[in-house]
Amino acid sequence: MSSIPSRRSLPAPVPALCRLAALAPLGATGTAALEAALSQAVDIPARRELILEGSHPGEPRIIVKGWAARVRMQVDGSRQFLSLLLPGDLIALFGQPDPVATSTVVALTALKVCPAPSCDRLPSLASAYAMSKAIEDAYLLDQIGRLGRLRAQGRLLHLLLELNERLSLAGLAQNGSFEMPLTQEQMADALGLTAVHVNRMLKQARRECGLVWDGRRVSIADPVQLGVRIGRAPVRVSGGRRQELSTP
Amino acid sequence: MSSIPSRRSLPAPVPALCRLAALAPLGATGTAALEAALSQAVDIPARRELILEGSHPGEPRIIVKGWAARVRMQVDGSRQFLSLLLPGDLIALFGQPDPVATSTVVALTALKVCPAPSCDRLPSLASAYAMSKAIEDAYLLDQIGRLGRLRAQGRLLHLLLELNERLSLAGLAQNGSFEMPLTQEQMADALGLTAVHVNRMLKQARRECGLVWDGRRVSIADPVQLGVRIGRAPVRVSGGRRQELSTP
DNA sequence: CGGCAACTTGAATCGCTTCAACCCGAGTGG
DNA sequence: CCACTCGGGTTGAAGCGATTCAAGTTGCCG
Repeated sequence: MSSIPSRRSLPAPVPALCRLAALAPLGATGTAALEAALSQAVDIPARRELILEGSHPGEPRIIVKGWAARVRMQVDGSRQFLSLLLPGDLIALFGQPDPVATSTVVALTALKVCPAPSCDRLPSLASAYAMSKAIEDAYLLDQIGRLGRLRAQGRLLHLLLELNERLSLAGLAQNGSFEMPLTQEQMADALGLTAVHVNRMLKQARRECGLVWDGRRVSIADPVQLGVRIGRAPVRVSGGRRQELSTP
Repeated sequence: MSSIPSRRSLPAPVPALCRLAALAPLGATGTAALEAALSQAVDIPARRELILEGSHPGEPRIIVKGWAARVRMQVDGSRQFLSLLLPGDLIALFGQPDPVATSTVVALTALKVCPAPSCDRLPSLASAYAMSKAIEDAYLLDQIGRLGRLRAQGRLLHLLLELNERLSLAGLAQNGSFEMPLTQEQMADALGLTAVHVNRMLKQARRECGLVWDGRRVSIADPVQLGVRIGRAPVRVSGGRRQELSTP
C-alpha cells in the first residue's frame, strides 16, 4: 500500500519505485540503486520499438512513465498484444545466456525508461525482480484465460480490473479510477477483438456496469463486486497464508 | 545408462533426458543427477491434479512420460488449458520465495514424474532449467497469439506444429509424426474452441492440409511448408546465430 | 479552414456455438 | 451371448456473437 521502507507514509512520488518497493522490501541500498538509475531515465516517443522480436534484447530496463506493450505481428498484418507494460514493469530481463527476444516491445504512449540496476550484488533487488517476473507470468496466464474462454464483454471488464489492480500497486489508481491512455484500437489489439466491437462493448459496459470512460480516465464503480460478478480473483503469486480473498 | 555424453549417437532412450540434454550441455555430473532422479519416478493416474491453483506448488518435478496440462477453470465450468506439458518439461519451478501456484496442473494421460534435482550446485542443470523456463514462456506467448488472432483452423494447425516441434526435441516425433494421446475435447480446451468445432476443423485439415490422425498418431505431411503457409516460425529463445532445428 | 485520428453507429455476413441425434468400439453384467 | 452403458467421435440445423464494410461524427492541430 504505502511504500514499505521507513520515512514516508505518503504514496511514493515515483510510481515505478512505488511498485518495486511493494514487491519486496528494498532496503537502503536497493532504493539508492534504483534512485540512481531513475536519474538516468530517457524519453522514448510513442510508437517507437524498444525491443525487436528475434533480436538480442539489450540491457534490462524499467518503465518509469507511460505505457508499452509486448506485441506479436501476424502475417496478415493484424496485431496481438501479449501483455501491457506499465510504470514499474521490467523489460528485457532474461535468465538464459545469449537471449533472443520472443516478442517485440513497442511504446504505446510517450515513455520514460531507465536502466534496471544489476541485482547481482543486491539480494533485495533480486527478489523484487523475481517477484516482478512471477507476477508478469501470472498476468500472461490471465491473458490466455481471457482470450480462450471469455466473450467480448467479459474480456473487456477482466482487463480493466487487471489494469486497476496493477496500477494500484504503483499508486496510479485509486478506488477503481485511473488514467487510461489507450485508444479503442489498442484495447482491441490487447483483447483479440476489433476496434468496432470494443466500442460496442464499452457502450454496453457503461450502461450495465457503472463504467465511466471519458477517453482519458476510467472509473469502475465497484471493482471488488465487479470482480466477483465476472469471476475474477486478484492475482497472487506468493504468501502461503490465505490473503483476504475470503468468500466466507 | 549413459545417454548423450559419449557412445551413442542414437536418440537417447529416455525422452525427458533427451530434451534436457538438448537445451544445455549437461556434463557428467548433471547427467548423473538426472539419472538418479529418474530412478525415483512415480506413476500418476490420468485426471489426477499435481498442483492446485492457489496452493503451495511443492517440490519441482520433471515429467518423464505422458502428457499433462496447466489449466484454468472458469466459473461457468469451462476449462482453458494454458499450456501442455510434455516429457522433459519441468513443473513447479519458481523463482520467488514462498510461491503460490498460479494455475492447476492436471495429468491428461497416465504419467510418470520424478523430482527435479536441485540446480544449486550444478551450473549445467541451472542453465538447462533456465532454458526450459524461457522456452515455456515463449510457448505461452505463442498460445496468446493463437487465441487472440487466429481462426479455428489456424489455431489447430499452429498447435500441432508446436507439438511436433517440442516432441522432436525429446526424440518423440520424427518427420512430423508423433503419438497424440489427447481427445478432441482436450484439444478444444487447449484451443479455446468447442469439441464439435475441433472435429470439423480436423476433418477440413485432413482434406486440405495432408493431415493424418487415426486417433492415436498424428502425421503432418510437410511441417516446414505448413509452418510457412500459416505464418508460424519455430520458437527460438537463445543463440544470436540462427540455429537449425532442421527436419531434414 | 482543411486534414487527420479516434470514436460512433447501422446493416450484412460469417464463424463458431449450441443442441440434437447418431455411430462406434470397449467394457460389463444379466 | 447379447443388452447395456459409456466415452469419444461424427454430422446436421438453428442461433448468436463478432467481423466486415461503410458512412458519419467529433475533437484536435497545423
